[in-house]
Amino acid sequence: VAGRQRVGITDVAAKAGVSVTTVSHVLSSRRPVSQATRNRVMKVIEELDYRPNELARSMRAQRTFTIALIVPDITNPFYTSVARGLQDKVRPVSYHCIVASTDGDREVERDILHQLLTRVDGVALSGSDKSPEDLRPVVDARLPLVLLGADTPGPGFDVVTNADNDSGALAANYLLERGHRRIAFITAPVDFGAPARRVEGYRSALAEAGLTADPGRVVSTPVTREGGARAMAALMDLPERPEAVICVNDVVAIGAIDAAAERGLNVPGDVAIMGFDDIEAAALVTPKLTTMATASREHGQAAGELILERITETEPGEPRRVVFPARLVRRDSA
Amino acid sequence: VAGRQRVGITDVAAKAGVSVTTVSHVLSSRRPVSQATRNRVMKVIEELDYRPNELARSMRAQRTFTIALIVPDITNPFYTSVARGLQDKVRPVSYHCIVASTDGDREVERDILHQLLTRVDGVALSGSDKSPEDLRPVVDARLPLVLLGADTPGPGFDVVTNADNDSGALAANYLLERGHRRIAFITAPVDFGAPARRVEGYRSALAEAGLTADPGRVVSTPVTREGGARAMAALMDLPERPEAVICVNDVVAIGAIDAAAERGLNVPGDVAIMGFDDIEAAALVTPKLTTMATASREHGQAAGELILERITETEPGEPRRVVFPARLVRRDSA
DNA sequence: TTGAAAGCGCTAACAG
DNA sequence: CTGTTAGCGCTTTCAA
Repeated sequence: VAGRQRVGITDVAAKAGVSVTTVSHVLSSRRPVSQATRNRVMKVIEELDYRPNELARSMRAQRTFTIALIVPDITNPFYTSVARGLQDKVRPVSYHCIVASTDGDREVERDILHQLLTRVDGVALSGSDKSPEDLRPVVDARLPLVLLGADTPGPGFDVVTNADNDSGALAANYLLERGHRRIAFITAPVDFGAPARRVEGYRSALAEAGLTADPGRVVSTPVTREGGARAMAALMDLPERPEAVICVNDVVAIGAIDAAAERGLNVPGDVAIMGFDDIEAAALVTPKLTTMATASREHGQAAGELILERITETEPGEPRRVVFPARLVRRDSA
Repeated sequence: VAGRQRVGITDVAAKAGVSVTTVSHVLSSRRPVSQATRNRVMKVIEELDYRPNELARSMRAQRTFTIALIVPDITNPFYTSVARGLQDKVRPVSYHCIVASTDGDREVERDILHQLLTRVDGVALSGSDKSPEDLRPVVDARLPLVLLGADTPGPGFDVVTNADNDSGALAANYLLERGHRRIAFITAPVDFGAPARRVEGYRSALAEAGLTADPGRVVSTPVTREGGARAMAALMDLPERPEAVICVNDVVAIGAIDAAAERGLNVPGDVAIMGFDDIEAAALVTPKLTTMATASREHGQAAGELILERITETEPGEPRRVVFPARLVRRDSA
């Protein structure tokens, strides 16, 4: 039963003594075929181990049954999880995913986009902020496009994003409810995007509770473990030591825990610490990190759903936006 | 400049007043074209923003410039890293990767394999042990195939794997060098595959050092944090408490650290702990984990290289095997 | 230096 | 119920 030459639909037709049309139709059931013929054809298909060439099919149908997911780095757990969600959504309808990492390089992204444009039915694009110019090729190709993490949809593309603002507020409220009043925030050194929205939410929650956020309690630092530790150290030196600190992400929060431990401060006894994202390590550190989980998998699913809808849509329709609220994962650090 | 209809090579030819043949050749440079004609064609291509349909190309060329990577779970950092390595290797030659997760489900794997067979030029397959039967479809299709993590290559497929045996020995030797004598091993409840080979290496290193491994010092447990903690607790209750313990992977090692901390044991002062894999969390726990890093990215690169070679190969050639030694990552836990 | 035309493997009018 | 045939968009002989 060793490898024969690639068998095509004509081989099957010939051996079964029917036309290729008939073979095609027993496969697709798009028109009736007599039971006898069908059986005969099926048998031959079996014998020849025939499998229709998907490429030819795609070419005919002008559909590739493939979706591109383009991310800065597939090694990043967040994107990985998005990929998983996307795949979960589209596999049941026999769609595949091409995944590509761009390293955040605009050139690479452009290249990949161009190469992929004619091989996919839809594109999920993630990462840094996109200019309309970056998007044009895929919009022009009338390919369904969804941006992950962008804030507003536009003509020719949808958006799935986090309710970062709400998440920041949720985190602050949780801490407020637990009796904390002096709540600090360690953020990233940028004043836009998710970090800014998280801080924004934190600020409004505090305001709503009648507390004015002491500006000295919002510090920014590189989003690394070391950065978190340094910022935390500074915060702990404040005359009025914060009772709780929210960190812009889990890695920073882990650094903050380091700094607390170094000073012999008990977490959460002396100071409560929270993060964002719920990375795998969040449950692995001591104390286990209380954090705002980003629905990364759901992001991917939503993207898949949007793309699938757009594919089957006849009329363009309004740009859409799906937003996920963060979910509090209560563990030990706050 | 809004979206026109899909422009094809015929549109370009018409507008430039040449034949499609000529357009094709200015694109491929596979035969001389007069400078004048070339310029004219290029200009039209520009104007129309023409991009050749890759699908049609693939169909003609019988090459898809796509490679499939099939893994149990793309969410697992190890596979993610493999994916990255694979992509790094094949992108420079304009190949793409289709990534698919199987959840370790044989049925799903079979399905995906079948669906992908006619859409890719090569397959990298990872995960549980494969029977020849599982492999047959792709071998029969004469598609380059490499198995990740399998031990021996066979007819029609190559293999890239870890020198697990050596890694086990390396870990044990490191501990031996640091003066430890009572060295335990927490392994997985299986007696084959990577875990078994790691234990094997550990055994031979001990033997070479003139120590017979006390069988009571090799315990098996579910490969979870909790499993690690339980096994560690048992080990710590031994009359002759081990001075060091090697864990079959980092998650288990983190559990072991938990157990040590719970008993007030200092790591590495009272007991040294090592893991395998060097997952991201390894550097995040306290104390930071000393571990044997698996060259996951290099695995992917090697797989890519093998597949690319096989694709351009005319003669089948011998099955190949590439092995990576693990690398000791010295941190604080041992 | 250039074109005409034959397919790659499949599906779907159109015709019996 | 079944078959003939025209493409999908491209590359590549073969011929001029």
